[in-house]
Amino acid sequence: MALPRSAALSYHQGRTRMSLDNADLWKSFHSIGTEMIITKHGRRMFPHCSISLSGLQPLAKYVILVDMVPVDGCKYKWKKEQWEVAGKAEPQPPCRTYTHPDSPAVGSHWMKQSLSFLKMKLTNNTLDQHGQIILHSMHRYYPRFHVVQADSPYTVCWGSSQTFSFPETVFTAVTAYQNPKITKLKIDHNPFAKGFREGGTHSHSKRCRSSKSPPRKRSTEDRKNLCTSSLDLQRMPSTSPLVQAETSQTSRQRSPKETHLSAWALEQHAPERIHTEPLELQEYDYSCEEQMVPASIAYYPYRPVDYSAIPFPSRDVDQTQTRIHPPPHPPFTTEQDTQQQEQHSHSNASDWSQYPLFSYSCW
DNA sequence: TCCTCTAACACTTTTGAATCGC
DNA sequence: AGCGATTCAAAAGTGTTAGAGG
Repeated sequence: MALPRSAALSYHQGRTRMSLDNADLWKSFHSIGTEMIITKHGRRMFPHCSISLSGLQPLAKYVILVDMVPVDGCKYKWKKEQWEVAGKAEPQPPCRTYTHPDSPAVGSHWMKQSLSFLKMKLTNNTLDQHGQIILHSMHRYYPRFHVVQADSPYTVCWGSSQTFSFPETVFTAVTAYQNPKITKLKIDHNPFAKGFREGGTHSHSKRCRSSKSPPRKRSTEDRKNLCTSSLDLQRMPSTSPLVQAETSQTSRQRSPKETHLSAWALEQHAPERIHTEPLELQEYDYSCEEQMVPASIAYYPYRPVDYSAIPFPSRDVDQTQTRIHPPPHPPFTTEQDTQQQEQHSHSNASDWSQYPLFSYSCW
């Protein structure tokens, strides 16, 4: 199968750099144990993802995407003011990506200002029709950013993509905040929460909780359709029989024994590092192979981690449940290493083309 | 009984249409 | 007429918490 022309040309572009703009805020939350509210109708993240890019080709077009990756194969519960493992993770919901609203745009556009993913929403509704990112409550995830050279979201050249993630962005998806420290931190930093800080303490005394009361507001859907280009990866057909074959092969290469090393644990060793991922190491329990995001061919050896330094989950938990596995991505190492890893993170077009790009964004 | 999820609440911020002035 | 600035109402978003449900 002939590679897309742009794929071949862009294979050697390995200079892309990505940084997390609000890293300090993320670290503040991360030090406590970040929690993200997920709701049936979708909830924005706070802190939200904001990144800066450099090293792109100024005139080449790129699509920037985000997806959410499970940190491990565990479900958690909040008990006695700390997180504990509560068993095996639920089967992964349909994998969705969020495309930055400016996509596609030329490299110079992406590099001139930071990119905000403020409007990305998280939901626990597996039947969601709005293309929001579907997560399981009480599971841990981290956002993963993809920089893909493409003229449009529908002509993506996966071969020229790079993937980034940040250890401090690991969070636990919850339907209600568990850790009061997180609540306090969010109220301090999130302007929308001011109403509760100043008047919330007495608000509940006035509330009428009758289910017969009319809805306070019209739904978002009634007003306008913010989200466009919204489809599940799950629904998309593979691009060719060859691609399907490659998909099967890719799935076989992943050992079911492999699970993720907590990104939290990784941070204990190199918390400041940006990195690209050897996606091949990752093993998600997706029910459909086509849902998986592209994997690269790079391999990074397991690196020991001081597990005792991990604040999460509770150390009271049965160690057989909290066993740490080889990392899903390379350890956060030096800048030179990162450069090298970026080179390796390029996969060939056939690796990527099996994953049609359908995402959602709020234009 | 415990745990998780949902929905209503009060308030602030954001958005976009309407209006005004140059 | 066209454009930019301003105003204002409605929508969107926030965390809290009682109650429902498993």
